[in-house]
Amino acid sequence: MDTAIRLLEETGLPDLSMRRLAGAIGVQPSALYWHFENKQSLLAAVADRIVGAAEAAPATGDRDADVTAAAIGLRDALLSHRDGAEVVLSTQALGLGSEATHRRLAQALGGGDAAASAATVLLQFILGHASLVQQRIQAARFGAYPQDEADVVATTSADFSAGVRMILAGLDVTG
Amino acid sequence: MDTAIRLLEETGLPDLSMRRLAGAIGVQPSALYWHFENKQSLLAAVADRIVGAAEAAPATGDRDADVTAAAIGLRDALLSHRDGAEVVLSTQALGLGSEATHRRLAQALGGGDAAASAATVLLQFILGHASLVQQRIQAARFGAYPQDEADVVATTSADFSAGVRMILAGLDVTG
DNA sequence: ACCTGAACACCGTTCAAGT
DNA sequence: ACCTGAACACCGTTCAAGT
Repeated sequence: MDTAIRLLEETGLPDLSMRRLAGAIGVQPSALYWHFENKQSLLAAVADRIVGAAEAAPATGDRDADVTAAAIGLRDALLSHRDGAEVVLSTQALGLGSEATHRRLAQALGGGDAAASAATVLLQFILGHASLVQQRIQAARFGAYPQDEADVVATTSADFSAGVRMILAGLDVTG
Repeated sequence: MDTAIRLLEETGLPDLSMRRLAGAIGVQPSALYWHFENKQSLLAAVADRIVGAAEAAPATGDRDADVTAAAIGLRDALLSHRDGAEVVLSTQALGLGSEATHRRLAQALGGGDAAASAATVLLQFILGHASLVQQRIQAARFGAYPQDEADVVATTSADFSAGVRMILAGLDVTG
């Protein structure tokens, strides 16, 4: 499991194969199938580790501040592991992995049905955003995108804050 | 190219291999590399076809109505091809494929810098949303998610409208 | 200009058999 | 309970050679 995260960091998701992981552990590929039903459930475990790093923020009572902190925490967690957003997005989409992330956002949003629905919107924006940023960083890294990594992060941070602010403002108007 | 779309429809993205596509055309796999540099650029061409199906909506002058129509048109285009959202998301992220989609959204939003930035947010939400919905539909199709396809679409349509409304409302407050 | 044939270096998953 | 060994049915990409 720690080896899986390390391998993700070193080689990226496309190269995180069952064979390679087995090799890094020093075991036969087939041995992994004793511990995980298939590759997908192994990745779900990896996804839980990644979002687990987003600490539960101390609630300040200021809703906008709490939501913004939670959103930034999640974005940072996703971006701090290579291909983290993609791993979490596909896990989330398949209904695998824990629901702690959605719960945390819904709570910061104040709880209740409207908050749960807003949390879904926010989560989808964050995952879509982070996936795009991350693949773009990857492309930049081997020269396939005409910006360096720092520029990509700088440019997109503004987009991210704008997105979070819009969703919060919209919640007040429509909710 | 049409064969690639047909294959995507029939077998899905994971099974859309260069070998399988070549077989369906009746040609050797290596022949494809005369027409496309690699699999990624082939997929970029597929992505352009998918979003190309989202017709330019007739501008009514009502900004919210135009944006909503454009957003729904894009969502429908993504969802109407199997794995369409994933194909377009990764193409977009790599800076491959055309920028017509972003342009269309920015225009519906009124043009200018603020509109371009809002279009980015909206596009990321739509792609994140559609990816999630689509993978969930796929999961439902082979019983790995406890809802049927119709329920998934119904449930998430409400989330989608809510997201678009929030972003529009937010734009008025922050822009 | 466009395609074949053959090769290179890989995949995920299954399953009998071993300890 | 946990792992090996061997197999099955695949991948993307390259490149000399053919027409």
